[in-house]
Amino acid sequence: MSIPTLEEVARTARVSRATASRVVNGNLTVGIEARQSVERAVVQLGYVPNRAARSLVTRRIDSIGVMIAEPTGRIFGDPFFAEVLRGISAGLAARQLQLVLVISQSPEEERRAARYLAGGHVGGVILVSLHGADKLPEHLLSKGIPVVVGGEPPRGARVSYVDNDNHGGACAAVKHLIEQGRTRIATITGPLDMPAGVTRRQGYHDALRAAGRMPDADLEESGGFTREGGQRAMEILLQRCPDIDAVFAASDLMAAGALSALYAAGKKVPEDVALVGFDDSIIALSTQPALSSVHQSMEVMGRELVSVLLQTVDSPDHVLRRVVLETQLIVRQSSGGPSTGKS
Amino acid sequence: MSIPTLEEVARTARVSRATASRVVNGNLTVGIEARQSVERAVVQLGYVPNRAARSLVTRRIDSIGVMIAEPTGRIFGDPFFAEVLRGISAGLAARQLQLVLVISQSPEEERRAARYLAGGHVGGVILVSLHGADKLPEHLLSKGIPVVVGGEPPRGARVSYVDNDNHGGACAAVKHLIEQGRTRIATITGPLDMPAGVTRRQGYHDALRAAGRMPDADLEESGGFTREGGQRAMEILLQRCPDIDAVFAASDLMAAGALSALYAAGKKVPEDVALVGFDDSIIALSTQPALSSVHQSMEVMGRELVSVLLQTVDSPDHVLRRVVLETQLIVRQSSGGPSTGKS
DNA sequence: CCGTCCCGTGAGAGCGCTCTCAGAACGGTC
DNA sequence: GACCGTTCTGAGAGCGCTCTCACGGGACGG
Repeated sequence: MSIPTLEEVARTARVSRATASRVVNGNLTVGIEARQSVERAVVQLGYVPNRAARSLVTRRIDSIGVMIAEPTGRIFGDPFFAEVLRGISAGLAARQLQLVLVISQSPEEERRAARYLAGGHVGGVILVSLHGADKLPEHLLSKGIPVVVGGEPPRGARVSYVDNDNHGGACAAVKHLIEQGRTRIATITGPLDMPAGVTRRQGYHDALRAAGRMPDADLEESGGFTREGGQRAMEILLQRCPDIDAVFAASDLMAAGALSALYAAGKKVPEDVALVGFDDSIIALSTQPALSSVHQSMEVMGRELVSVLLQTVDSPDHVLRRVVLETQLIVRQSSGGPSTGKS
Repeated sequence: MSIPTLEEVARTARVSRATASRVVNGNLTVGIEARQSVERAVVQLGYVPNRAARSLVTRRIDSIGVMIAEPTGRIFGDPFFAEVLRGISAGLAARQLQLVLVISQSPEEERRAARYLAGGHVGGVILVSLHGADKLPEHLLSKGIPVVVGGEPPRGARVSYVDNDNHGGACAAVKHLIEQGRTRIATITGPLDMPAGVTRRQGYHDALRAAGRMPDADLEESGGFTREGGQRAMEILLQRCPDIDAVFAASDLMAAGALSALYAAGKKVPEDVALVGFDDSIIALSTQPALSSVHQSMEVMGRELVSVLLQTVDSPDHVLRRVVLETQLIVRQSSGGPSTGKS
């Protein structure tokens, strides 16, 4: 009355273990009679294949590692991750793969995680939220483990990735502010050691230039992708240029912080200052007024990550794959959109 | 030049496979000389034990399933999960266990996930966010798989769990509102088919009674734990009792929704209406004014879940374990606390 | 009617590891 | 010197599965 094995299934079905195995694995070269007999036995005994035994002999690993590195412990609050995770989960589930989640909250843990992932315990790795010059992807790749990165990897890293169109999204946001007639458009950037931070800032620049304006360093301040950072950055910007009439924040979290600072400074949003965020996370709807934001479907990114990773697994050629996902500007009250709700 | 096996380590170290295995597993009965020789070989070859082979023979499974059921697809946005997950991850990592994440977004997926978890592929299961009369825990338990639930399980379910002190937190929130001199205190409840919803409501009742007031059904409305629901509930409450001067919302998300409704109705927070939320999630800081809220450390809950699960794994006696985690009321502007920031 | 081919099946090896059991080596005791 | 206990080590079985290979038998062509 313990866990049934293939052997027992075979015995019950009066066939050999090999035939039972064929049926279980959907091999077509089995006679109809034997097949049905095995199928009956499987149901009767409640047989479930032992994955350890299977992967021992096939040398295939049916689990994918998902690593989220957040050395500072602050980023995870971002609903961002939850959504990516959901997309990844859906993508893997559809292919009967297991999702092994690894969260590293310190360099120490990151090292341990890296050792684990490199140890061949997973069939592939999805890396979310790389920062700086992280060389983990190269390391894994050199061990022959397929890797795909969510978000743009550090410059020069030869690794497949899926990213949102940060540049396009930022452009759209700034273009929108310009079209609203705003003339002093500031930006609160993300950390400039993160590609997403750099690229969104670049989009801000390019949109300004496209409109025949020159970027002004005084109108830029980093908010480190945190709420507090956003608030501080807004205070600094306001002090430096009290006549700012629009702000593009590179994340909703920072925009929320900026909103507090604007409020404290007695500025009305959107009347005095128009504000646009990025991510269109739940936060965008929690603020008052609701935040205009650049929407990106993190769930789609998750699915895409899985799809790209599995392509890499299947074709061991060292092709680099890049996927850029569209973003979409959602205009709400904070930049002059209509009020929501039944007000 | 493929992946090194124990066999090769043994050969390199000029010992038997058995001895090599003993060293790798920290068995003490190995001579100093043999031990060092093996250790050198391990480093030299970069040997990593094959987990499939190991768990095949030990019949032990070093991975723990974490299931998040959110059939409606809406709850996951709650930063809540991210934090629990982080705590679970930390707890498991400390014990060298793998975290296999399963997210089910539909009844269909939930069934599949249940089959997987019941299939003996994981050494134990942590269930987060049970709803209604979910009988998954019983099902798993009957298959001999240890289970622990995050949050209070449905009444009558015989399963170990870790929960926040929802009752105490709600009491504290309402007591605080009473102490602020508020007299018409309404509540926006969670879904009443979720224990957390019921218990928080009960805390609201009990705190009122403790102050010698009678609960009034007109002052209660369900917000379904969503933002929109909170907004709608607030509108209904306001219509029913325009003289409400305080609201206890059973989640921050609903509180944020309520805030919009209050704002739309021209009510000032906290002057006209004091508002307290629950969860103290990132949302509590994103609103204007910042939300008073009942703080609960979801990360601690995650760690505690792991700890309780492993106790259950180690002692197969069918002891039910319950852990209730303290909550703490954080007073901010929305209920009359001091303004934040350097304003 | 015999050889050939092919389809369905079974026997058996072996994946990498742990663990039991027995044996070797050594020192001490009577 | 025979015996015992102790400590360390090695041989080997076997975990549950997949997969190769060989074989039996029916179909078919010559």
